[in-house]
Amino acid sequence: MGVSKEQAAQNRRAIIAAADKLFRERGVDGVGLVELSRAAGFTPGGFYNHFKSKDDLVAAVVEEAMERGGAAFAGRIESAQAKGDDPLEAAIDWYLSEAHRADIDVGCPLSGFMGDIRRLGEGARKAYVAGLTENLGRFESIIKDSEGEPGQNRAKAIALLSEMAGALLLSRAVVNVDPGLADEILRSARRQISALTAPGAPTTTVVRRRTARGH
Amino acid sequence: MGVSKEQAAQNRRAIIAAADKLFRERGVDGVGLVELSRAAGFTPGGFYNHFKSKDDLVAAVVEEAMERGGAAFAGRIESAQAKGDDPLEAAIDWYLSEAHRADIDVGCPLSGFMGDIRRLGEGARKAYVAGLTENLGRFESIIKDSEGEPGQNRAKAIALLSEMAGALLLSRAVVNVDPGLADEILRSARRQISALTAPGAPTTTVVRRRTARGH
DNA sequence: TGTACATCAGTGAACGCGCGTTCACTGATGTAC
DNA sequence: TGTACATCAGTGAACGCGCGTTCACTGATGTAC
Repeated sequence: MGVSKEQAAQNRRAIIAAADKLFRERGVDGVGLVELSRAAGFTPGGFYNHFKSKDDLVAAVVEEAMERGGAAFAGRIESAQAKGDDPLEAAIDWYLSEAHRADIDVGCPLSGFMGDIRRLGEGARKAYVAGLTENLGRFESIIKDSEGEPGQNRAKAIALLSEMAGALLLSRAVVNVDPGLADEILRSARRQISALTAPGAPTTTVVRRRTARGH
Repeated sequence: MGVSKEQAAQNRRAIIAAADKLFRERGVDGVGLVELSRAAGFTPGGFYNHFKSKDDLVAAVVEEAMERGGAAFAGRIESAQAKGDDPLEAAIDWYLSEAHRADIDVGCPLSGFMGDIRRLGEGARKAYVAGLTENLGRFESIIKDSEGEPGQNRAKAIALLSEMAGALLLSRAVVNVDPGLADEILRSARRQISALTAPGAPTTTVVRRRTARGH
């Protein structure tokens, strides 16, 4: 139709945005390019002016989602610090909230794509790992002031992210069938993490190890 | 072809077994019924003698996987107890092992379907919740002897499962692109859980809460 | 600054293909007598 | 116990459909002169 370069770049972004939302909600295999193009406001033919293939789009979607997710995370850290709040506490509260559970399409892409990424193309998988690595660094930086164990902040960031993402996915997995259980999952994860973040409190003791192996 | 009732029931089980493996590996949308029937050793036409629809098969697959997974869990508990080992410790070691990460098709169905179940049919989602509930009870029973916090074992079971499943999924998500990171994820989760299960150890302090909110 | 034309984003129909599902058929199983 | 026949699991071709991708075309953009 004749379109300026700026307009074309903007249209490309519209396709990625529509794909991000639809892919997270219904899965990459659950969304066709005709529907996707329509959702972005176009007819399907022009798709290949922007992307070499559907797989190429998938990679662009994950890359873009990781960038936006990382920027949002950085923004949340900054605004918590500006208010004098603990950024880690703020991050955990947001991550394990019912609002975040509902906002699959604009939520954290690490959890949003965690279950699917294994089966996506190489470009998407590499973008995911790059995003994970970057955000792990960001996460590590807000749990810096740990005591007792120097150099273990990265391990702590990984474990904490695993727990939060696991609880979020599990809660999303059951929310439709059993909303009460879904809420309980978020609550239980929040509780355990609070115990972790407040050492010395009675809640620290979570499991008693019997080490029966030795006798 | 004329087939005995026993043979027919066995064939039905063969279809479910083939579907379980293929669905976990490639996703429900990634496997067609022709391929699936062939994998089970049949031509595609007979499929509808056993299942009303693909969705009906998916529900049967999740149900069956939950049953087998639950039985396997119960078996692992029993054999650990027979050897005098702590069943919780044994469960955690197995769950966060590289072997379990590789065995997607015979591994824990709670993590195996965790990322997909949201988008599957109602029957599958209900079977998943039923299996989760049952295994949460089983899990709770092996962390019974906790101290200090009566009545919180269920919350602890949920949090622990969230963490293990989250770490396993994340490790599986990246293992192809960055095997070192994938191993580090399992190791970090194991480490944090060890800290949880051995209270009083210096590793208990994972994150220092600054509670800046109050001043 | 004004005209001529190459570029290329977007259109919409078409391609071959594999999907989930249906169908008429086959023939051993297993029941009725 | 032996024969007649209804049942129904499995066959393999076919159905309409939507998939990812290609194509000839359109026409405003934006460059060359």
